[in-house]
Parts: sequence; C-alpha cells; structure tokens
Amino acid sequence: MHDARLLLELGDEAVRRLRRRGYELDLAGLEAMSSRRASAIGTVDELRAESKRAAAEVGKAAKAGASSADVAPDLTALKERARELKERIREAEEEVEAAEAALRDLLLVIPNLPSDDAPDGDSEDDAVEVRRVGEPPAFGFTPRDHVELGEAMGILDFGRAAKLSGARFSLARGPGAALERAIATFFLALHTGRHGYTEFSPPYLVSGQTMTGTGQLPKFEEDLFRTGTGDRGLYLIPTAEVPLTALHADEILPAETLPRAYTSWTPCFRSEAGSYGRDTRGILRLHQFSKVELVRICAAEESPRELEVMLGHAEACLQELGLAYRVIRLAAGDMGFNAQLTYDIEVWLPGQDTYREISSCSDCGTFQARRSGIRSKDAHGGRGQVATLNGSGLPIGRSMAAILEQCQSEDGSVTLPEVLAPYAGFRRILADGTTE
RNA sequence: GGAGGAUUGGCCGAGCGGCCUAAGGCGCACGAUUGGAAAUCGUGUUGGGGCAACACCCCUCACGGGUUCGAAUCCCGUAUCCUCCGCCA
Repeated sequence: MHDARLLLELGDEAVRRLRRRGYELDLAGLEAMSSRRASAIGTVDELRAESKRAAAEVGKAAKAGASSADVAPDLTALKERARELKERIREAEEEVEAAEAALRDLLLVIPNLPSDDAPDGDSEDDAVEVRRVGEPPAFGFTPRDHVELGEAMGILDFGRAAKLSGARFSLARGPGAALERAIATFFLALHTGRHGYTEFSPPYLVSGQTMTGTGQLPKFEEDLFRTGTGDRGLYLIPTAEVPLTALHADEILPAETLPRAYTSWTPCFRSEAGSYGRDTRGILRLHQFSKVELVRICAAEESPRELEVMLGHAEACLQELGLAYRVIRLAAGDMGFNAQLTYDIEVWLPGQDTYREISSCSDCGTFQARRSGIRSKDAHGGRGQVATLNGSGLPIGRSMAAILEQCQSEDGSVTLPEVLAPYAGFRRILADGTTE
C-alpha cells in the first residue's frame, strides 16, 4: 500500500510510473480524498479538545458544588453543553470514518511503483535477458519431457492424482517422492548453512488480515483457496512469502537486526483461475505444489542491493545442481502487484526445448512493509522504513522436472546431480523405476 | 465443546470514575563523574495521526461497542493466552 502523501508528492511522476504498468492513477481524486480525510480529522480533533475542556469544567464545578449548594443550575448547563459537544463529535467521527475508508479503498488497489530499472512493456516478451548460465545439454537423441520420463519410471502418476483430486494435481511415488524430499532438504541446507537464512515451519492456513497485509487481498481473492468451519474463514497460503513476510506485521524491528533472512519449505495452494488451458501437462502448474521460499527484510535503502544478493542465492540452487538457466528482468507491466523490480530465473527444459520460469525474485520496496505495519527503530530511537523482498529458492516440482529432463540418458534413466545423492540415498533412477 | 482466570509502554509491574499528562523497577539512549570502566547521579525513553512545524492539538492501557459531563478503572461482545474437564494426531 502506498503512503498517500508520498504519492501526492511524486505527483505526475507517480502517474507516469504507474502508467508503465498499465494503471491509470487519478491524482485529482486522490488529492481530494486525502484532504477530505485531513479536514475531517481536524474537525474531530478540535471538537474533542473542546469536549475535554468542558468535562474538566464540570469536574471543577462539581467539586465547588460540594461546598456550596447554589452552583447546581450552573452545573446542569455545563453538562448540557458537554452533551451537545458529544453529539457533534459523533457526527464528525462518521465523516472521518467515511473519508478514511474511501481513501484506503483507493490506496489498496494501487500497485507498487515500478523501478526505472524495469524495462517497458506489459508482457513476458518485453522482459530483458540479463545472463545465461550453463549450457543446455546436447542430446544425441530426442529428449523426453518429465511427464513421459516420470510415468515410464513409475515415479509420477498423474492419472491417480486426477482420480483423487481432479485436474492440476500430481502424485509422486517411490524414488519420485524421495527425490522431492531430497531436493527440498538440499535447498534448505544450502540456504540455512551457506546463505545464512533462518528456517521456519509456519501455518499453512492464515487469516484474511494476513492475506491483506501481504497484498493478496482484496485484489486476488479468486487466486486463493479458502476454507473454514462455522463462521471462521481461513485461506490456504499460495506461497510461504505470506506467513514469512507477515511474521513481523505491526512490529518494530531493531535496525541492527536487519537484514532478516527467512526461508521455509511449504506446500503452496493456488486456484490458477484464469490459466485454463495453459501448461496443462505435467507438474509445472498445479493447484498444490511445494516450494522453498526466501524472504528478506532490510532497511529501505538497501533493497536494490539485497535483491541482487537474494537472486544470487536462488541461482546458487541451480548452479549446485548443474542445471542450465537464464535470468531475465520482467517488464514493468508484467510484474506482480507488490513488486517494484522482479527478476525471473528460467531453467532449461529440454522436453519443451525452451527456458521456463522456475523462480521469481522481487523487491517490494516499502510497499508491502507499510501495508502490514513492519517498521524499524535504530539504537537512538530513530524510526526507519523497511523493505521486503521475496523469491523462490526454489519450487520443488519444477526443479524435479528440470532435473529429470536435463539429466536423462537415452536409455530412459536419470542420473541425479552429485549434490543430491546424499539426500536422496541413490544416484540414478533407472528406466524401470529402480535406483542405484 | 465446557468451567474458571488473565491481557497496562521494549520488558516486569502498580493503578480509588476526575490530580492517569499511567507510580515504581528493568532495559536502552544521552550527559555528569572517571586515566578508562564498573558503581553512582542527572535527563530522556509507547506508538500513531492532524499541521509548514521537534509548537499546539487528537487518538492509543488486547480489540469493538455501551454507560457517564468525564473510563485503564463500570457494563456487554470479540480475540488471544493460562489452568482444569472433554475430545483428539
């Protein structure tokens, strides 16, 4: 959420930057709502001050009345005046409430300002490639995709997943399930051990308030799974970013404890409304998948640097696995609601003969922190704004797909990256699903 | 699900319907003292908002209502935590 005052200070600059992501800011409307709120608050404050004075007078008069009986009529008049004031305060408060609600409703749907580093455009075609790392493997045969490989080996079973839950679910079996666990554990060990992240095991069901704080609500309700009993409604997290970022909602963090680096391996639930027909094959786009997430909270001015650091941590996953990938910078109009700058990492998928998204690392600046009330305080009591960043480090399913496809042999076996063997307990999955 | 108890500032902890502009302590910051430190002394220290303003004003004692001229204090509701019972992986 934006600070109305900062947005107004930026003025036409804000309009220009938001236009880059296809949002038309009504500056005049914002200005009007903002000053309506300010004047309403001013009115209430004045009336309250007067009311406090009136109450004090009544108190004094009452005390005086205890010693002389003839002040009683005076006292009644004073009380009457105080009562009238209260009436007027009530009316003025209604106006404040209405003005604040109107302003907040507007602010909540304005997306973050894109950084000037984000290229122009509004589609994935407008992204700019930053670098390519690793060589896509050259096969002397036609590489199979992960669905073909996984089903042939009997480690992925889409038919039974559909029987259980319908479309867009997957089921891993035997070495497939072990491989998922191995990948996740490997990523966690890398981030907690080498990159200095603190691991969390958070709730997967969170309140609407938490979803609002991280910006999923009110705009993206249709993307979420909702559950509840009685009148209690909870949402299934679409990513661990939600609980990890909201952890410190309404808290003031000591500046010297920044940056905070958090990681968590959780299931993620997404309705994928609006993606009908896209990526219907395999484990690339599911209603439920698991992911190791990275979240960083830092001083506001550090966020561009922190983004590069976090991107490096996500890239390290692929480098360690020896997988070919590239990094792109998303166009202003193609970024998520909260982001001011986003890098995507795309891994090479031989089965599709293309690079596909495997990680999205975003700098949300102060946008998300303001919305959820995360602040900082230095040793001298000075208050500071904090920035939040989040990135996948990495999703398990897509990582597994990339491993199966990039590490396959002509005989239908898959040789795991060296680093995974200790976690998986085997180094190869043969065509018949046995391991060695 | 049932019965009781609790919720006060960064932390602990007092608090009679008006002098709560919240005692006291701890912690922290700054200063004095010191060769330097400890100890000691002094000062400051909840967080928001209105405003050009560190002036002034308003709000904030879990949250939301109510009673009252006036609520941390009384009443109602909600949330969370604790204890016990029930159920349960």
